Amino acid sequence: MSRLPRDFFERDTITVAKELLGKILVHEVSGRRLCGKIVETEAYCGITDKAAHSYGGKLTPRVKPMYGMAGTSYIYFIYGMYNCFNIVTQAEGIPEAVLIRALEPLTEFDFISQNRFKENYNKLKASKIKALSNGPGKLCIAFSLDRSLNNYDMCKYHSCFYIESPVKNNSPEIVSAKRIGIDYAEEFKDKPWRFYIKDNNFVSYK
DNA sequence: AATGCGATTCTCT
DNA sequence: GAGAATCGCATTT
Repeated sequence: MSRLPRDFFERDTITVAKELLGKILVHEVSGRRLCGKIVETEAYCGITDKAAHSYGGKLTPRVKPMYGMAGTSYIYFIYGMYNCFNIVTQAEGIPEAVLIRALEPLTEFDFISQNRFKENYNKLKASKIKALSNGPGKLCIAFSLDRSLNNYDMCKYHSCFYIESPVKNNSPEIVSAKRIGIDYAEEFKDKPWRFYIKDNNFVSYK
C-alpha cells in the first residue's frame, strides 16, 4: 500500500472529492497507525465559490495553505473549539480544497474511542460508535488531527499523514447533496458539492 | 425526529 | 467586535 501521489490531487476539485470516497486516511502517531475510510467529502471550488475561504482570491495567513501544492493539508480552527481538515487540490496557486467530513474507523478502535469519549470502544453504545468520526470536528478529535498538521505535504515520501487506496478497489455508490453550514454563501449554498457513500453508517447528514 | 441554544477562541475588519 | 466549512445536550413533537 502506498500514498496517493500528487497527481491524484492535482485535478478538478469535484472529481477529487468524489474519488476520495472509499480511500483510506492514515495518521501514524505515537507508534500507532490510525486508519479511517473516507465516507463523506465537500468540494470548495476556490475564487469563484462564495462558500470557500479563498473566495475572491482572499489570501490571509489562515487561508495560505489553500494556495499550496496539491496534496497539502489545510486544517483550520472553527467555532472556538474544533478543527476542520481539508486536502488542497489543483496546481499551486489555485486555492481549492476538499473538506473531509466523515470517516469510518478501521484500526486502533480503543485509541480513537479514548480520544473522543475517554472510554474504551467496547464500552460504547451504538449511538456513540456512530458518533466517533461522523463530522469534520469529530474526526479531527478521533484521529488526533490538529493545527500542528496544517500545511503538511501529504504526498512526500516519509509522510506520517497521507491517503492510500484500499486493498480491494471497490468503487462506492456516490450520493450528491448540499454542503453543510454555509448559509452565508448565497447562490452557492445550494450547490450539490457534498458527496457521500450511499448507505454508509458514518455519514454525518443524509 | 426535529429544533434550539450555549460553549469557546481564532481570524480578520 | 463580529462571526465562524461544529458539536452536544436539552426540549419538544
